[in-house]
Amino acid sequence: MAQPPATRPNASRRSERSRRAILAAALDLVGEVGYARLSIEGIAARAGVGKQTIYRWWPSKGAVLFDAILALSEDAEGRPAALPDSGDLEADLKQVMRATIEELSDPRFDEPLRALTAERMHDPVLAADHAERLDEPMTEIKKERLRSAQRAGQLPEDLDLDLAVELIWGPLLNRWLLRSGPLTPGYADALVEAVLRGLRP
Amino acid sequence: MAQPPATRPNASRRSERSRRAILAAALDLVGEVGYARLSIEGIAARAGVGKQTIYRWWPSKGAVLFDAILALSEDAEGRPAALPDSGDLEADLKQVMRATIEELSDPRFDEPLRALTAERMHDPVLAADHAERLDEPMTEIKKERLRSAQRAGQLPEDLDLDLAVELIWGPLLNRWLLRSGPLTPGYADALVEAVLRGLRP
Amino acid sequence: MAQPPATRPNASRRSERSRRAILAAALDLVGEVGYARLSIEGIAARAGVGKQTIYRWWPSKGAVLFDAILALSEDAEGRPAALPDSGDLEADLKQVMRATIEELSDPRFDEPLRALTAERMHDPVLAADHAERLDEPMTEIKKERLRSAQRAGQLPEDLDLDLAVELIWGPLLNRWLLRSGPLTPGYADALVEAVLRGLRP
Amino acid sequence: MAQPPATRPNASRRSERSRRAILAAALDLVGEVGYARLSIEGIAARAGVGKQTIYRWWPSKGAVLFDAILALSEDAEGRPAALPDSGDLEADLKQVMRATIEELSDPRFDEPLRALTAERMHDPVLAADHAERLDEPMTEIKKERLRSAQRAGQLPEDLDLDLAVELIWGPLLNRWLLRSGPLTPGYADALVEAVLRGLRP
DNA sequence: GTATAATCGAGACGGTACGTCCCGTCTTAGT
DNA sequence: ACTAAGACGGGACGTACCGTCTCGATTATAC
Repeated sequence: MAQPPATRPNASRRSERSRRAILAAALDLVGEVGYARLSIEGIAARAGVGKQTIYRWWPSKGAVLFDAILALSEDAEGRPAALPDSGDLEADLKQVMRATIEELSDPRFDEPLRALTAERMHDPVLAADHAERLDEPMTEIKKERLRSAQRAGQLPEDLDLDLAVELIWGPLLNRWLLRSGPLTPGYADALVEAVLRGLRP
Repeated sequence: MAQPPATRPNASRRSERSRRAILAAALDLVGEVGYARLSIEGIAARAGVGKQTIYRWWPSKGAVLFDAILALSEDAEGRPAALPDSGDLEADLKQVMRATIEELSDPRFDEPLRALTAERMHDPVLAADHAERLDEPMTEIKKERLRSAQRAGQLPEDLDLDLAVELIWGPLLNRWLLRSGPLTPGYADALVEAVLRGLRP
Repeated sequence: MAQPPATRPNASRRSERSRRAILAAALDLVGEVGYARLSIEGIAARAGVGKQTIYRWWPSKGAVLFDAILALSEDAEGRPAALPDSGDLEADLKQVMRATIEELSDPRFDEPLRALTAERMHDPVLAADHAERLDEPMTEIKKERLRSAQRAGQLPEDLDLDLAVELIWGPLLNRWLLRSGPLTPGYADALVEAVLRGLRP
Repeated sequence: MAQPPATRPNASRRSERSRRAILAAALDLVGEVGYARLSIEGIAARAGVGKQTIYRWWPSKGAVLFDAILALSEDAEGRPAALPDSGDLEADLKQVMRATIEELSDPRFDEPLRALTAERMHDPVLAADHAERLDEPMTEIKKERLRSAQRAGQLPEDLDLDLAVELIWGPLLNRWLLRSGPLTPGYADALVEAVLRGLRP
């Protein structure tokens, strides 16, 4: 719940202390017992908070966890506003993909991210929220790097950037979600190479 | 869900009547209330069956639903053992992709498939079962078509077929699962064209 | 409920407006939902008042209701300082009993009085308060009428007046509280006759 | 819930073990924390029983407690089917009243009985249940003793027995419930004497 | 006439209990 | 042997209130 006015009914009297405790408890617990056995009751107890305080500000455990993850990534990094741009698109993408793979292999991210992604598949409201607050900024960052490559003549001017982003990251996400294969640096490289071969002018 | 439902030799005393009623009830209910609020208790009541009869034969509601979907797709089609092979890989793939999109847009398939996919993301046991009984046969069928294209010289001999399958179907699955864009015939065509451009020798 | 509401000298800053609204809301609500589901939260909301304003001046919902009933009976009558005294004790008592029965049948009094009486059965503090502010004045009034009868030679000089009051009003109260029989004018008469037969010299 | 078919939906599969544990826990707890802080949740926990098992068989904590008290008095005595009958009505009644006073002074009975009586004042359903299962048998026993006195010529033939019972026991119950005076053997005697004086032919 | 402090409405907070839904196990009767 | 039925101990749900606790925003004396 980073952006104040969007989701908070009346942020004025809200207890920052409780908010932090809830997000922390949610992350802790999802790591300990998994998403399926994560419960609002449990989060409240761990956070030393009344259940109502959670229900007042979040509609579901999925929403709590989403905010927790968002807060986590905001704390961890300082919002990396852009992908690396060394001039060499292929090298840059490989680097990014390898980093993504590493992140997805970190159990601190894997469990909660996986849970969140499962949740949004069912719940269109949650899905819209995630799309707006997570996917769109990320996609924009990726498209920005591709635009830079277009300017450098490494990609055709008329390329459908949304499609391109999907071509690059879609297979990776799929392999991660469905565990349909190992996530190795070699896979990252092979994927980038194969896709770029098709995209280049 | 233990035995492949086609031949169940030693399930001597098992009531076929109840089995069908359970699978039908599961499909009905998942369509009515969604996967999250689907319950074994509810399935039993709808099927006019004791709860124990479900627990005796399936380990979880996910397993019931999986069998239900398997039975559904078996009834619907007659197991298409191969992808179309007209000699024109691009045309064939476009046709298959368009058909897939149509299937995924059918609410009779959408909800339960989505639920199933979400479930397997958490549960590695379920995931392995799905991989074995659903993904592997499907992937083999797809790879077979690509092999045929290799023989026809439309794809390089040393192509990594598993990667190729992921490149083609991964983005589509992703768009469907995450609702990150509309599933249109045009999208199918653009996807196939872009990927094949990269794969061709 | 601290100060007798008639004279409240030092409640300097207290809002008379809120006090009235609270008592009125309490009476309204107890009539609508009954005592068990009456809540301070509900009274505050109905009265358009902060919860704290209630907690500041009353210790419990029972105390609020007690004041509300007291205020009600003060408004309704002008404090009848004495029972009727026509010289005929039996006739006077019958009249009073019939009036009491009528009052107890009025739903405006029945529910809240019943609630109050139930409450004081548990809570000795409340009970003492009620005894002091409600019962003792009433009992004194009743005993006064009996004393007059003693002076007129209709009752023995050495009669235990407290016991006599209990003998007359006890059965009536019991029948009302426990609903152990219908409250009719005939019952009032029979009761008075039977008791007086035993009390007379 | 002593009488099987009256209150049990389907007594066949009911766990006698749980039933006993629940009634015992209810009595224990009401003694420890009082009726107001007695909770179904608490009873269930103390009895080592699921809450649903209580809700399945009783509609409210008041109903549980009523059964608990009924069971208690059934265990304690062997159903005293009649009041003592020595031929001397006054002596017999004094003895009974003194015994009643003693029982009402026993905290093992006082708290729960008081709570129950308060509860039935609000809840007409509970009230009817109590009237049927507790009051009516008791009243019948009392009336039987009075009928015997009628036969012995100690009471008039045309006496309204229901009224007589109320005259004798009503004041006592009232004094107990409202704590409007001390419950002493002397009070019992005075009460019986005064009432009988009025009832005798 | 202004300052100033008690009181006000509003409502968030940590809690307890509610009554309900299901879980997965179990027992009973019926076929 | 398997079934329909459903009671059982248990966990969590989402809601209602509890009594306490800030928040500004009035008021209504006492300066």
